[in-house]
Amino acid sequence: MITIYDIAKRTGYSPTTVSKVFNNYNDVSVKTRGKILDAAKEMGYLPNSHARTLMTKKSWTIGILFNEPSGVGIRHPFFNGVIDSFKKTAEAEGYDLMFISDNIGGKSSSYVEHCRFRSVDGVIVIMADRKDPGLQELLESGIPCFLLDFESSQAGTICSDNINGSFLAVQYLYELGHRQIAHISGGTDTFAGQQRQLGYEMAIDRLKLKRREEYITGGGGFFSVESGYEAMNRLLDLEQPPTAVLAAGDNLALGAVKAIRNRGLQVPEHISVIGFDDIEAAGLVYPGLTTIRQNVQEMGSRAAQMLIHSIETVRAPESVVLPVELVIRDSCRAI
Amino acid sequence: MITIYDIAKRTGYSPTTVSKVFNNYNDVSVKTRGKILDAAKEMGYLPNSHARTLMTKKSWTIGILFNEPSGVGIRHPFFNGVIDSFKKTAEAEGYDLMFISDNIGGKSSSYVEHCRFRSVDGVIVIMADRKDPGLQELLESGIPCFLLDFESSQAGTICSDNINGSFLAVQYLYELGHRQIAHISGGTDTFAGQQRQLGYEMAIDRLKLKRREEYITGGGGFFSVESGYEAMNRLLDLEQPPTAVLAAGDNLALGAVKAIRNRGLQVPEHISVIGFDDIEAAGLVYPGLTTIRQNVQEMGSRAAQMLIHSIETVRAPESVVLPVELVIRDSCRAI
DNA sequence: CCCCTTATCGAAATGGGTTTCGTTCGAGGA
DNA sequence: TCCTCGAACGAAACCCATTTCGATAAGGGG
Repeated sequence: MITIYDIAKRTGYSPTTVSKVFNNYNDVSVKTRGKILDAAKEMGYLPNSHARTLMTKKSWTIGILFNEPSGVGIRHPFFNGVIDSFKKTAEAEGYDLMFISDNIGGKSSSYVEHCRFRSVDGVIVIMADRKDPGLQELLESGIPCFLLDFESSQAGTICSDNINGSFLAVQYLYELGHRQIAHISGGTDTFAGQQRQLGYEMAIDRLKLKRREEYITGGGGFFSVESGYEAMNRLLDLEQPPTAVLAAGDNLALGAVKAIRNRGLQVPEHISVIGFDDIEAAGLVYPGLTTIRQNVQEMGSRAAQMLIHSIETVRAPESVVLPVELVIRDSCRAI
Repeated sequence: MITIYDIAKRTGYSPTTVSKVFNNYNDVSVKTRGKILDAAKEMGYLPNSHARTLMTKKSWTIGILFNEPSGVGIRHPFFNGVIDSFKKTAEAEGYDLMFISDNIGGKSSSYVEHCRFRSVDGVIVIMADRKDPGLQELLESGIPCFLLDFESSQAGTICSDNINGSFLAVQYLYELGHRQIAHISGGTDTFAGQQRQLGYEMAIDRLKLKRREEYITGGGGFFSVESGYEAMNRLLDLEQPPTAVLAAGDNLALGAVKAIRNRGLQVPEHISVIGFDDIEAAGLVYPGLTTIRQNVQEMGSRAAQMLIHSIETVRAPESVVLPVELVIRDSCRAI
């Protein structure tokens, strides 16, 4: 491995001067600078990020933290879209991404320990579980954090306008003539699940529909297809099943569609279903899933910008709410 | 930040001895070891990975390399499943994962440079493009590499038995009575695309079916839904359209189904479609997609094991081919 | 011709750990 | 009692870069 010492020896200058060249110090003459740069290129010099980090305390690394227990991780089509976008923006700003796990060297550890061990400059937290004590510890650690779909006074956050999204959905169903509208919830463990449920409830109230406890079901299994399937079965077992369902996520909605079809019923002929997220599959399935679209790309790149901003300048954390959009396909029909 | 020097001062031992404790040297007495460990725990000591890497030349980091130009990256449901599984195994072995991009600090660089800069111990390459010169350079760099769906003499590889997969699919269609079987190819830029096409051709020959050039189409857009859609349209425009189609990927198959439906035709009533991969959506869509299942989980964990093995021991790179399985759902029908 | 700037450069300390190689000391053998 | 040996520990070099601060020399002003 070529070091600044090798370049120093070759050019006759000191390692100090060589280092200064790469750090754009202005007390190096143009001629010297040129010679050193030439030698560096010729010798194939690359700085050693670890040595640099050791001195500067800056690793140019951002940690990605998934909620491990959920087990969904990087596979969820919404979240990996956000990560993809986040990654592009962060890399353009000079940061690399590293996964943060709950172990170091195979031995269990806290998130904070992992972050300190790797000295990441900041952390983006995806699919946060508000009950996770390790997450709380991280938020209080002083390490710059940014949270997706979460609320916190200690870190910046970004989320879609979940309440309005649910509202748009219910209103749409209402306009189609539906009055018995159920909600398959993502569970109140997650911020998004809770907000979407809240939006649903608010919409029901505002439209002066009858509020029924049994029309809200779900929970368990991080917005999974299976829990959508099970929840829908519960709704279908009701004495008076709903004529329309708002699912808190597209995966839940797809599970619901499957359950409906399993009973020999049709979507949207017998029951209308509307989802949330607009994952790729929503446009592929038959019938196309009407849903509330989150701006995945924007969410990822804004998150990156804001996290990096809070890494590079010490400021109070900012939060953003992104607008959502109703995407009409074929899974809802007028009654 | 607590260092071994702090612990040394506190316990009265030298930094050397403290370091030895953490590295399990056997020339430290049990008593000393206990005292140092106690102090470390009490003071909240964590080793500094960068300082350690600087000395040992080992970062306990594995780079993940996606083919950037394709733009699909982490979003593809097959590949992110593999990564998820890879991640779990690698982390259990003490390695963290970091994305390798084609730039350092925002300035464009080669993959090799990025790997050296971060001194990753090895690289897992996903969705490799055989025409990518940067990849060739990486393979020749001496950095331990492991490739998914690729063939190489310079690095270990893992792939599914693509040829047999296509064969199983064509045979299944044949047994259902189909004789006009087309192939939507993933393109010959990728190893998987090429192998699957080869398997298709071999099956056609072995079953003594008529080989038609116009029945092989596709390419472009890394196994995307759109290219499946376009390819299917081309097949439907033929004078004698096929009665069954083997798509080289589920996304291609889903695009094909969409194109078929767009013409007012039905799957499987008018045309049978079989995919490849068995992504989650395959089981969600209607009709359920019959497909060739790749063992995602196994692929990820085996890849991790084999890469780590080649990092830790100097040996000739190994390669593995994983068996595939026909998953029968509802998108194919007897003619 | 002298003094003070300014431009260039380098010595040395620093960051946090690892590893080689000595040193010390007490125990056991003769 | 002397010698040997192994157990336990530490000094120092090393990994590769950054940064402060001092040194030197050339140039400008009076």
